[in-house]
Amino acid sequence: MRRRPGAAGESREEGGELETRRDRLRAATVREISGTARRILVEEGPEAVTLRAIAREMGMTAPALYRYFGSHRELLRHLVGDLFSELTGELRGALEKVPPGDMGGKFLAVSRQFRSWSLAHPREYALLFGAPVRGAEDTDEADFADERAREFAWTFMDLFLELWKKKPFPVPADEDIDPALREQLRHYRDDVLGIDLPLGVIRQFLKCWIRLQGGVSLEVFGHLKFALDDAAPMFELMLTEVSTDLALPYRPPSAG
Amino acid sequence: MRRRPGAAGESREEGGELETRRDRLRAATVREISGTARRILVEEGPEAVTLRAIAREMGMTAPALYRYFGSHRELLRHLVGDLFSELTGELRGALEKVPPGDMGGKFLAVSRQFRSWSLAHPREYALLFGAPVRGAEDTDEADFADERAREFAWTFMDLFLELWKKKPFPVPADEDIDPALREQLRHYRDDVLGIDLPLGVIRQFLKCWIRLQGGVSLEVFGHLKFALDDAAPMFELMLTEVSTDLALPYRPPSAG
DNA sequence: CAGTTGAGTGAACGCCGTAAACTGCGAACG
DNA sequence: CGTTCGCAGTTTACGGCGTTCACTCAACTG
Repeated sequence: MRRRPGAAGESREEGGELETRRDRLRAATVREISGTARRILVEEGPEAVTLRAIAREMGMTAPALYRYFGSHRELLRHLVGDLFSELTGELRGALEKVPPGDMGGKFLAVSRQFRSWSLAHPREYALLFGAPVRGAEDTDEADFADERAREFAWTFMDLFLELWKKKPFPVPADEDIDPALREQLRHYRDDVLGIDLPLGVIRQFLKCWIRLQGGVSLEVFGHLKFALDDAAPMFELMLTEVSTDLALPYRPPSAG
Repeated sequence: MRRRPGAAGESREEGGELETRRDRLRAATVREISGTARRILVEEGPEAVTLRAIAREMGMTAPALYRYFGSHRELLRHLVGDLFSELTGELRGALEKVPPGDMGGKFLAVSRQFRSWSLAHPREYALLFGAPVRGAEDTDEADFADERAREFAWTFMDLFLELWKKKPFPVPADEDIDPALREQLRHYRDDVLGIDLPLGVIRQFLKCWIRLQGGVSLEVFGHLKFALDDAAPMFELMLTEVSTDLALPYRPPSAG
């Protein structure tokens, strides 16, 4: 790997080393590549995000991009990471606008913001949440995109935990959960999350998340157009039901 | 369009004309192309379904395929139509195995069969229900695939109508539905379905369908793997809730 | 039989991702 | 200072892609 001395987004191995001029230029180029890829994605769709097209727009040639990314797929994964960051930022921004104690408001705000971003960025959404690209599962190590995806997931999970702590909603006892599900929930709770909670809380979290993201996916991909021009009212209806499940008050969206 | 005298799947304009030998050979070739494309899709993934690969496997050259399909996209649309047919057939097959009066059983059977087929055919599922391919919306006329998709949708809709007629479930009155949603439902009912029903039935249908397909989409695309190895119990949990909504009895799946 | 039609081929065009060899320039070092 | 080295970037090339065009040849039609 002599030709690519440091993968993009890779943290410097020696933390104390100061940033040289070269490093800054390199980082700037990486950002320009990401930005160009993003623009092409938005304007011309996912299949137009080719190395040659990116290079062309930047006044370069395609092989030069191999100085920054090991392959086309790696570049796309980096873009995915950026998109997750952006989405996570928007969700956190929406959360901050809600008074700290208003848990129902927080839940509604973050849900609606997720839908808004998704509808406003359908091509980006497809990259993040569409059918996975083939060959992405060959490496066991988590890449930049996986890292940012984890942060994204935690944004929801954190909200849920706060919600449960501040204002517990009814959940089934561990013994009342289908054993096949129970063991999976236990594994997720103990070996992935590493927190102490009734399994029913995790179950409720997954149920809500599936309804939320499932509905948004169908809408963004156009699979509700057969019946609805605007799925917003169905989305709000779903929010009322999920809010009830979580013992949270529902409030319709503000007109703004 | 002198080079492509009849698009594949196009119905003969003169119905009474008898089928010539040429027609039969042509139809057989179309079927072989579809079958080859399908096999490549299953074995090597969607991006491997190229004209050249299909032709190669058939002992032909790529340009020959233009005798049968106007473009790569058109061939894929035809494949999508075939896949919808297959899926619809499986759903109807599952329905037939349930005693006529057992509406709850029918609902569960068709839901589970939909999930089963989807999980068993993830790549086909991605083609049918993934992010739409760009440029497919430029034509207003419905193609072969749209036609088959409509049949597929009606399989669910028919079941729902039968269910409502035989054993009405509680639905909100038209006046109690969010006006923004009400008008869309009315349009769908009157101008698309053309049937006489309370709007609440349509609303309930959409709500169920969104939960069903939304959940299956997430599972097939691997977006539940972060927490669950096997989403079957969550799917069953969803079925219990939807069954309750529809005033239908839930029964766990048979062991077989 | 001649004429037409349709299936299929081969070459070509402009894309694509990627590899290899090469050219400079800037920074680091003696 | 001059030398060296590493990195950014180019050029060229390979094989694969969808698609077009000119062509051949067999089969059907009158």
